[in-house]
Amino acid sequence: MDPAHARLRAHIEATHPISDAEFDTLRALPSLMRMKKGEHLFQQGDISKYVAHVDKGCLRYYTNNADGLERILYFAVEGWWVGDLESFYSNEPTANSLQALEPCELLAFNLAAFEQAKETVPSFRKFLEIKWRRAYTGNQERTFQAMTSTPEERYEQFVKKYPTLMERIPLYHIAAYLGITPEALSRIRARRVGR
Amino acid sequence: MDPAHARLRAHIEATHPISDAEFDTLRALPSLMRMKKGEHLFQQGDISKYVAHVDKGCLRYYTNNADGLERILYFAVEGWWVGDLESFYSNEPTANSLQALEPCELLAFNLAAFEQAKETVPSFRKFLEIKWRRAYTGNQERTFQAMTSTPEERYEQFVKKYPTLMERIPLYHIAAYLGITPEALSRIRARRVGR
DNA sequence: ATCACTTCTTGATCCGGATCAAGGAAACGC
DNA sequence: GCGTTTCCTTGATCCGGATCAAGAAGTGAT
Repeated sequence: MDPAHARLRAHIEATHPISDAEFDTLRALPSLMRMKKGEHLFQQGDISKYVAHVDKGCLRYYTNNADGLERILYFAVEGWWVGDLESFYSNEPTANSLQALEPCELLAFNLAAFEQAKETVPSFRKFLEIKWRRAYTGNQERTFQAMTSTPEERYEQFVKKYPTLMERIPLYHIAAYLGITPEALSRIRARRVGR
Repeated sequence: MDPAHARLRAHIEATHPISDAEFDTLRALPSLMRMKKGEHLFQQGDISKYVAHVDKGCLRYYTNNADGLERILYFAVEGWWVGDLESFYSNEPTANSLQALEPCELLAFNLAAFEQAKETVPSFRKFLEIKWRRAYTGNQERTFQAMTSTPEERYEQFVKKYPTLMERIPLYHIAAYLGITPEALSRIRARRVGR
């Protein structure tokens, strides 16, 4: 079996079991998509045509506000799902952008394939329901964290939660994720060394 | 028809059409639940046993962090859905609390009723999918807003978006929603008067 | 009407992030 | 190797929110 599909299956099974027959139906539906470093799957104003499973690489999902200020909503690495569901289903332009921070390989579903997958593979549908719920809860936690903790605490938690990302992602992107300027992050790190 | 059910139907149809027959199946499933002011539907550590449609009243959905600091994730008024989906489905204790800020009337689904509704009423299932997507997107926007805008801007946007809530909800709850102290909100409002 | 409690405001001080500016370090091109 | 660009750090100043404290205004109970 193609290793990308094998990893997709392992990823699904980590959440919800799927039979051989079901996975055989599923595997034909997404297509392998390669992205170069810096490339966008979609940008502010585009319609997000795909929902994709990240097989290799690392991406950032971000927005700019009216003043051009940029904030990163999440980083996606191996095993994450990416896409703008709202735009994907409504066919309306998205306010968000998705950019590869490294060369990436994705298993990408277009709308027809994704709907077919949900209809013909019940375990996949169930899997997605669980995933969405968790994503929703995770997002709530992030909102809460943004409101309650100091940038320093957020940095500590980020390091603890995603130690490997620290080595893959430039600090100014991490600052944009934490909601502060690169200068502020630099000072936080400097303060920390003493301890 | 009972006016609470009529409003539920109107609310669903605002998003997705539902036939008479389908709504007849649906209407029997939730039960009317009354809450007094200050009462909780669930609290941190409880399991959220219901997902409910707010027919009357106003509630707040909030969390406390380790230091006891409280932040409100959303206010729910007539037409909103409330509940902690993660806890509702996983049967795990929730980290969040849901409290009535006024006497409330809810149409509440327990897990069995909710699953039955989704299985037997396809339009309802479709309706919920759309709702969840919007809720997810709305939550992302809130996270982004929390990270990019100043408390003063957030206050302005809140007033513009929820003008009626300003009259129903004490300011210290609005401060908790905006992520600031009541003192800071008071000063923001004082600054604003001049303009 | 009075008392208690809740809610909101104001004052003073402290602290940390934003901003503007500049310099150092590392990566990458040719 | 050299030079350029990218990335990170450091400095100085400003500003606004947090905190502690006190008081005012509004609300409800008896």
